[in-house]
Amino acid sequence: MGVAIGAVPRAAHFALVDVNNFYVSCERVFQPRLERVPLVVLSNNDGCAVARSSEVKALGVKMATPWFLLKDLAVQHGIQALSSNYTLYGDMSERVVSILRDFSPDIEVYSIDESFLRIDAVLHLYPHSLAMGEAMRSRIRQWTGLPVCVGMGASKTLAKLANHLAKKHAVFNGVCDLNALTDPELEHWLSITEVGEVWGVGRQISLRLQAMGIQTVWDLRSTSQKILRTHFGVVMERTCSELNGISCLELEEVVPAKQQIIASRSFGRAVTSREELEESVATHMARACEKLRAQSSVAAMIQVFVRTNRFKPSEPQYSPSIAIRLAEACDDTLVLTDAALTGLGRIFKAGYRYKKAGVVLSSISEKAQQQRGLFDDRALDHKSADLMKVMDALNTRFGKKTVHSAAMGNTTGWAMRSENRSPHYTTCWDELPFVR
DNA sequence: TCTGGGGTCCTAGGACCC
DNA sequence: TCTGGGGTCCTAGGACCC
Repeated sequence: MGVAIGAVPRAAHFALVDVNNFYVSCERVFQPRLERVPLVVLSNNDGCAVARSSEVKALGVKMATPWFLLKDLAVQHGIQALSSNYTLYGDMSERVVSILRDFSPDIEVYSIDESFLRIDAVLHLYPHSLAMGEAMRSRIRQWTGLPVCVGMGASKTLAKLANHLAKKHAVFNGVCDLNALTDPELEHWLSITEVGEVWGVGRQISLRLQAMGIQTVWDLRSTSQKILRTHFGVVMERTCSELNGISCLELEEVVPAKQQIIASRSFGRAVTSREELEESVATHMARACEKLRAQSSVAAMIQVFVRTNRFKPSEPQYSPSIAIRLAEACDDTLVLTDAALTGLGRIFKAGYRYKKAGVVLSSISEKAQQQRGLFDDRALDHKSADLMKVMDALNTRFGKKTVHSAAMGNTTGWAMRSENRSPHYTTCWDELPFVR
C-alpha cells in the first residue's frame, strides 16, 4: 500500500530573512572605509535617522530620531550621515530576493529588506534547519556583500521573533530556529524578551499589556486568548495563536492590491505660493497614479492635503484636507491631477507657510472590473490608456519625469533636501564604482 | 536656510439626510 | 415643532511598521 504524498498537511515552517541595518550596509558595500564608522542614513528630506549602524545603536540613538537633534552626539562620536539613496537600496533588495528564490519558491517580499519564506517543503535538503539558514547567510554575503540574519518558526510571528533573537544574541550566530529549541530553552528566550518586540505590538499596546502584568513574550504567549480578545480584539488574539505555534497568517506571495495609496513629501523649505503647491500636488499625483496603474487598479476617490509646520507653534497653523469623489473610477494621471488641483484650489489659503503636501487615492478597485458609465466614450478611454502606457514606459526606460504633465512644472525650489547622497553605483553607467 | 520621514489601515465622531 | 434611530460621507487622528 502506498501512502498518498501530501495527504498529511505538513507542519508550517517559516523563515524571515532580514538584512542587518539595511541602508547602512548597502552604503558600506560600496564604501568600505565606512566599515566600523558610526553611520546613519537619513530619511527623505534629510529629516530623521532611519538606519543606524550598530555603533550608533550602541549610543542609544532610536529609530527616526531627527538628525538635527543628533548633531552634538555626531560631533562627539564622529557619526557620519548620508542622505538616502533609494535607487541603490531598491536594486540591492532585488538581488537579495532573487537569491532567496533559489532557496524556496514560496516567498513573500515583506519590505525592502525583509522576506518571509515557507521552508517546510525544502528543509529535507539540509542536514538541519540551521544549516539552511547558514547557507542563506553565506550566499547572500558572498554574492551581494550584505549581512543578514535568519529567524525560523512555526508561524510568521515566531519567525519574526526568532529573527530578532538572532540579531540580538551573539550565541545564535545569526540564525535562530525556535522550532529547534527544547521547551525549557524556548521558555528561557521568550521570558527574557520584552512583549514590545512582538510583531504588531507597538508602544501603546505594550503599555496597556504591561499594566495588565504582561511584560514578556512568554507572558503574552501564556495569556488566555479570551482575555486578549476582549481587551484588544481579534488581531491580538491571532498574534497569541501565532506565538503558540498555530499559524494564522498565510504567506502573501501575491502582493494584495493596496486599498489606499499615499504620495506625500515635506518641502525642503517653507512654501507660500499657490503655484508651488500646485506643482508639488501634481508631482505627488503622478507618483500615486504610477503606483495605482502598477497594481492594475482604478480609484474613485482622491484626497488632497497640505499642512504648515506643526513643530513651529509660533507660526499660524493650518492643515486642511479635502476629499473628492470622481464621477467614475480611473487611473489617468491627467484626469486625477485635474481633480486634485481643483481640490487644492478649495483648501488653499494665502498667508501660510506650508511644509508638506500630499495626495491619497482611495475607493480603489480592479481596473478589469471597472464600472462603466452610461455615456462613456470608449475611444477616449483607449486613448487615455495608450497615453498612460507610453508615459510609464518612457519614464521607466529613460528615468523619472522624462514625460510629465505640464502642471508638475520644472522648478523645484520646493524639492526635498538630499545633501549627502551616495552615487547610483548599480543602476547608472555614469556612477559605477571605480576599482583601482 | 536654521533643521522634525513616509506609508497603510482603521476608527471615532461630526455633519447631513431620510 | 420636537425627538430619535440609522445610514452615509467626510475629516481627523491613532497605531503600527520600516
